[in-house]
Order: sequence, then C-alpha cells, then structure tokens
Amino acid sequence: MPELPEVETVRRGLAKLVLGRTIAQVVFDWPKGFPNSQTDVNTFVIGAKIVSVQRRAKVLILDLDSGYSLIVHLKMTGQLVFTDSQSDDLRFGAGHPSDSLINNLPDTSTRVTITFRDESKLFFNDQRKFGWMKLLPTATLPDIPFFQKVGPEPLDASFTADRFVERFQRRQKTSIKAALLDQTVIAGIGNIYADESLWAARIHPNTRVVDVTNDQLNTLFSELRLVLNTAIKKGGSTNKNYVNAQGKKGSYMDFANVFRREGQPCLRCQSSIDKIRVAGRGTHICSNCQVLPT
DNA sequence: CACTTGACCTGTCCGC
DNA sequence: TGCGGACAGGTCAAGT
Repeated sequence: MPELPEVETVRRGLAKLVLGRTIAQVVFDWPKGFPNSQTDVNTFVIGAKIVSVQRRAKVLILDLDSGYSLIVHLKMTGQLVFTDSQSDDLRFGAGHPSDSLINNLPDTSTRVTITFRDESKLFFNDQRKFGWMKLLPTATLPDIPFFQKVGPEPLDASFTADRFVERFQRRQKTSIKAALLDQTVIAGIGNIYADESLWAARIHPNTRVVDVTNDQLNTLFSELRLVLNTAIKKGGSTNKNYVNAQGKKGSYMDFANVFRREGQPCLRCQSSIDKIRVAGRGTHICSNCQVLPT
C-alpha cells in the first residue's frame, strides 16, 4: 500500500524526527526482514548518527555517519513510526483525536526497535512481514539490483512528458496498468495511484500500451503528477495499515475518485464504479468514462 | 527478451 | 459460532 506519496510522507516525517539523532540500541530478531548480523549492527549502527533521510521509488534510505545506510521497504503493511515523550503528550493531548492515530507504539507486528541516545524510539512494524530493512555500505547502494533497474522518479523536475512516453516503448503488448505498475518503467506507482491516474486520463486499464495514443499518454503524465502531488499534500492514502512517521493516517482516500469506490457514482458521469481484475490486481474503473479502444 | 503467474505473509471478511 | 477460502498488493523468481 505505501506507494510514492506515502513513502515520501514518511521520509519527510523522519527527516524532521530522526535526523541528527544517535542510535543507542537496535533490537531485531527477524532474519528474513533484517538479515544483517548483530556484529554488523554493533559495529556500524550502534553509536552512529543519522545524517540524511532519502527516498528512491518506494524505498527509504537512512544514511549513517558510519558509512553505512539502513534501507527500508515497507511493502504493503510496513510502518516506520517514531515516539518520544513529546509525541506521547501529542497522542493524549487535547485537539488530537485518537482515531487519527492508529499506531506509534510497539505491538505484535514490531520487527525492529531502534532506540536513540535520548531514549526516543523508532519502530519498524510490519503485520504481513513482506517489508524489510537492510544494513549496507552507503557506497554500494547504487549496485543493488533494484536501484540498477528502477525507472525515473515521476516528480523529478527533469522528468518530462516526452521522457514519460519514451519509457513505455519497450512495454507495447502489455496493459497500460501493468506498465504503470512496472517499477522499471516509472518508479513509485502502485495500485491506488495507477487506478486514480488512469481514471483521470480516461484510459481503460486493460488498454494495450500500443493502443494508447500519444495524446492519452501526455494526459496520463500530467494527471499522474497531479494525483501524486495531491496525495503527498494529503499525507498519503490510508487504505488500512498505512501511517506516517508519527503514527497518523493519511487522508487522500477521502479524495479518491475510483479507488475502493466500487458501486458508488463516478464523480464525472454518475455511472456506477466497477471493480475488475487487471494485471492480477483489483482495479477500479468507470466503465462509461474509461472505454477500451475498438 | 517480453510477459504472466505464483510465492511470500497475516488479518479480515464472506458464505456455509 | 466456527471454518474454509478469497482477498488485500509490492516485488522477485520461475514459468510460458
């Protein structure tokens, strides 16, 4: 569920909350989700300071002053949530309804607990255990296969409509939705924003890429950027598990046009939103606005 | 190489 | 109420 806007929201939160903090302790007991050894953690993490918080595609990168980085993929149900005595005050203080905050504490899904020298903590929670955290030398990050293959950032200022169109050249036979979800084509798009941007551009998700016109691709480019930027402003989408670095939900789902709106009226034409299956995923469309080419 | 499908997980929901 | 099965969806491995 965490896609580009959600991961970017977490990144911005962490940049405010953990940048400059020094790590005192790391508790982890989950080799599959954190494969590094206790020795490496002791040597390169304990006593190290977080010097930058970056994002590439849906991956978070916490650079340490030891020359190593913690990289984190939240996959579907991962959370990185920070807590200290101040955020406890925030949690229980007036004007902060508890229902907007679903988790910033350790629970049964907590996989890694990082404690800083000032006793504040960062929890990596992941109910479904698809996510992971890895410790790697910062200099080797560009060699990771995922970073080698992943496509351009859709919100980069240098990313143009022409470049967007060009990225689809080698995915002609597959559906436009499968191509949008392919991280080697464009970085950071997942199921929610694929459906939302295709609705906005009035393209049926099952349209083969070769049958999508250049005009449509240009529209898709601008609508996709609009959708992603709007979602970041709303703090991302909380479908179920997602929360930001302070444990709070995002509100973009309140503004979604098709995602999880099956049976409700299309906000453009009032037709009922349908849920179909495309590229193996639940897909939401307005069958009236989004029509397959004949 | 292009493309599709299944596996990885656990919690939830639906129908019997 | 209990229980089996479908579903949720990001990415990679294995398949066609």
